[in-house]
Amino acid sequence: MVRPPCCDKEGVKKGPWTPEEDLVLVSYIQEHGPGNWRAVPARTGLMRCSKSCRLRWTNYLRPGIKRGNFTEQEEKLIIHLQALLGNRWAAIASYLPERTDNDIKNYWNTHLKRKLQSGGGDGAAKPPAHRPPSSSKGQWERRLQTDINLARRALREALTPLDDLKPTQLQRDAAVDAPGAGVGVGVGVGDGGGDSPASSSSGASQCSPSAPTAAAAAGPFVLTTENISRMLDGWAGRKGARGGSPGTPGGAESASTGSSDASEVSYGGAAVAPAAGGPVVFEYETKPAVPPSQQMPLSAIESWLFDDDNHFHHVQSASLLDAAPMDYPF
DNA sequence: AAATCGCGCAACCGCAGATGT
DNA sequence: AACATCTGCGGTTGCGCGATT
Repeated sequence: MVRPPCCDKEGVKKGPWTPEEDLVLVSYIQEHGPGNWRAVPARTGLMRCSKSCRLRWTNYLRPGIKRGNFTEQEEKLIIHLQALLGNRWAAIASYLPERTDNDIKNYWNTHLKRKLQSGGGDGAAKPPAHRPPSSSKGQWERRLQTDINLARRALREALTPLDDLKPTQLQRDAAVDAPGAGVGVGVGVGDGGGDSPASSSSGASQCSPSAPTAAAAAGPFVLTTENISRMLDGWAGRKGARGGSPGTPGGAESASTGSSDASEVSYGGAAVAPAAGGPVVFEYETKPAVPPSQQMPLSAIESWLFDDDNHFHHVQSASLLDAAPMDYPF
């Protein structure tokens, strides 16, 4: 029953990733696509465990990630969603396409939790709709669907302290998420790597696993993780894969948040980014699994959530909660 | 100017679900 | 159907940096 650690101690590097490692990882994924993480360390020569590689990619290197500077809207959304979903960061992250669950989790723990505890009363810090201890994490969507009544009851309780919460919408969110929208969180790694389109040369080959280290060491530019991230941003952007998140404006500025030092770096657009005919399209990378049809509700949800003064106070939470359980238009 | 403290973030750990054999 | 492996998720920790004393 005891599962061996994903990576044995010996020979496995831990701690912060270096830009060189980042580039190696990026290069590999660029060629083969994400997935099959088990093979990544072996095939790249990285002295990292597969888990670490995956984490690094999903939380940091993946294109389309916005870092830092949470907007007020995002903040609100997180608070609301946390109140409904509890600490299901991945689920919450599915509503913030450019944010990672780790990022949201950190932001919650460092900013919002404290904020709510001190200022807004501690009610919100104790989410009402936490799943019961026995619940199975990966199936929260289904649970939300089947146990919607339970959630409604919990919400009713929660509404007392959280008077600015929009219950019905959140309920709908949950319902929307349930059918599977939220599953998209987990970077569609459905073994997407296997079918890598034999990415011939282009940019990717320039930074093949063997190259980057030397390049980074000798090149005139400074290699930073931000560069890599930004580079990927542009890359994915060119692919038209991002489509911008509906409710969260300004995706492009993402990696550039405050990191002016990185601007000196010029990848020349050629260093890595496969401007034309790039090898792997990361359409499924940027919080992908939410198809456009299902993203529609998102903007609606967000506008609904953020439009506090206009709508919410017109509705009595109790009556809303008493509405028919599953009559959601989604 | 130096030391201490607190905060924020990146990364790790372990569990559990999903998938493949 | 059972087992093994892989992947995803949430909680926690450790380090670096800035603020304060």
